Amino acid sequence: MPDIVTRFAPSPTGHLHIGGARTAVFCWLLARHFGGRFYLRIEDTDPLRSKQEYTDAILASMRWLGLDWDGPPVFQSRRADLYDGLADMLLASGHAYWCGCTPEEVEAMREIARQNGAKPRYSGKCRERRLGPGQGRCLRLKIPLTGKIVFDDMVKGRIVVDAGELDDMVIRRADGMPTYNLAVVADDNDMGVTHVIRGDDHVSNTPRQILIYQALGLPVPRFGHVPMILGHDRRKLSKRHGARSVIEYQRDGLLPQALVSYLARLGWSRGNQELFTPEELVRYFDGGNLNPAAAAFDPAKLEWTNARFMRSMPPDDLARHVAPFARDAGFVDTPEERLAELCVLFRERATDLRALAQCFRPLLVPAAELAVHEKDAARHLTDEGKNHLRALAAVFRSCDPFDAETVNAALDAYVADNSLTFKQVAPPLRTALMGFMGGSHLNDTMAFLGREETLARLRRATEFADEKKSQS
RNA sequence: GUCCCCAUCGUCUAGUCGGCCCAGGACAACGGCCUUUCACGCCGUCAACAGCGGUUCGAAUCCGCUUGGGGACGCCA
Repeated sequence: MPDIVTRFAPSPTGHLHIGGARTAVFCWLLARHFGGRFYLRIEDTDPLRSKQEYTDAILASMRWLGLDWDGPPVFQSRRADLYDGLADMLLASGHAYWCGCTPEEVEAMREIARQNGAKPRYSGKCRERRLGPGQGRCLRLKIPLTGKIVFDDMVKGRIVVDAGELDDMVIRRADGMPTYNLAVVADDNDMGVTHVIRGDDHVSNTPRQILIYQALGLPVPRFGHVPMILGHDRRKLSKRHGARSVIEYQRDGLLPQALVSYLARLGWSRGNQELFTPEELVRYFDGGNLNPAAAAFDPAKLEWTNARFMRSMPPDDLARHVAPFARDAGFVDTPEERLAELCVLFRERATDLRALAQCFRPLLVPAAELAVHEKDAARHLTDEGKNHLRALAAVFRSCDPFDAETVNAALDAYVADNSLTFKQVAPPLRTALMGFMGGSHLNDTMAFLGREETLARLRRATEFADEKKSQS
């Protein structure tokens, strides 16, 4: 039996969002660091909101992030027997009772409590009525009237709650379905979960769950409540803040390991280290150093993180990641070795894979289809510029081999022999090759294009300039 | 309203037992350098211990209060 067992338990009512992903990352890291087990549980007890497509999407996002889980996912909707058994035990031991109050009656009780300035709660009307099962009756947990519930949270420290603050919560609905708190306890216990890492919004559920554990005589796991993620304005995170689902970040061209690094760093730290490979995270994350304060999501830093990962990974790996984006951009039959070369040329000029793939465009389209930036053309494809291009065409034609070094030497010689400066020659050359004043280094660009394509572009640029001239 | 939680630069954070912190790193912003474009990179600038009391020789670090923020209060999860 491994000593650390964690679980991630999303409800399939939407895609995996950034907050849930971070919780999953922490759960996964804790288990992997200690060589324990990490389970996935789908909390689909709400048939109205749960959807199969969301389950599939969440699993896909987990896989993409590299968060592998142990064993098959557990579905709460298929474990009614487990919950029924525990509910019956609670009833038999006198820790639970049947309640015949209608939802309307309960709402009225809450309203009264509210008006008295107290916490809205169930009054406990059926607590001592010794009702039996019946139509419309639910099961409630008999909460102790006095005493304190204490637990030492891994991130928040000691939390103390008065039992008197809690009301007798429903553990099984009138339709027989278990309530969240009962199902969680039942499953966590059944799965042998030792460390419950979850969102901040669950701290108030924890005392209730502890009471269930205690009523059942079950061992209480360790809890760790990570704060929620805030938007840039430190308000609750929403779509407006640029925080989206994991799937959207994937589509936008983020590297999964970059997202994981950023997410881990949001609320956790190890000295001044900013970037972590998944291996480093597993090595260093032991559940400590978690920040109890909520953190704001910063798209700019995520972008920077991603850019750093793109620049530091082997070109072959980068090429594999950028391939789908290159296909989307229309470059369907560019071989991966070719993409790897392009990655080396452009990886410092893009912060995500999608933008990187777009950078390839000028070098992958045929000369005739190269988009020419009007302003740059007007400025640099002048008569003088064209003369340079014609002369350079002759120079480059005799370059052999046609590689970056040779081409560069030829260019150097041309500038020197004619007492020119680079500033006179480079702009027209660049405009001819790229179509605008941007892009990769000239020698690398020409080496990538090869002799024929390079010459074609020089020719095409002079023709383009001639056309423009005759038009005006 | 009641209960719980939180509080260091705009943002993420470092800050182990209180002294090495007139608070360090990173992102962003701004300025500069590099430069055959655009970038990368490098250098620098701006910028914070929410407030008030206390404990102490000494507090960002401990305690209390205040303020501000968040969460929870469902037969949702």
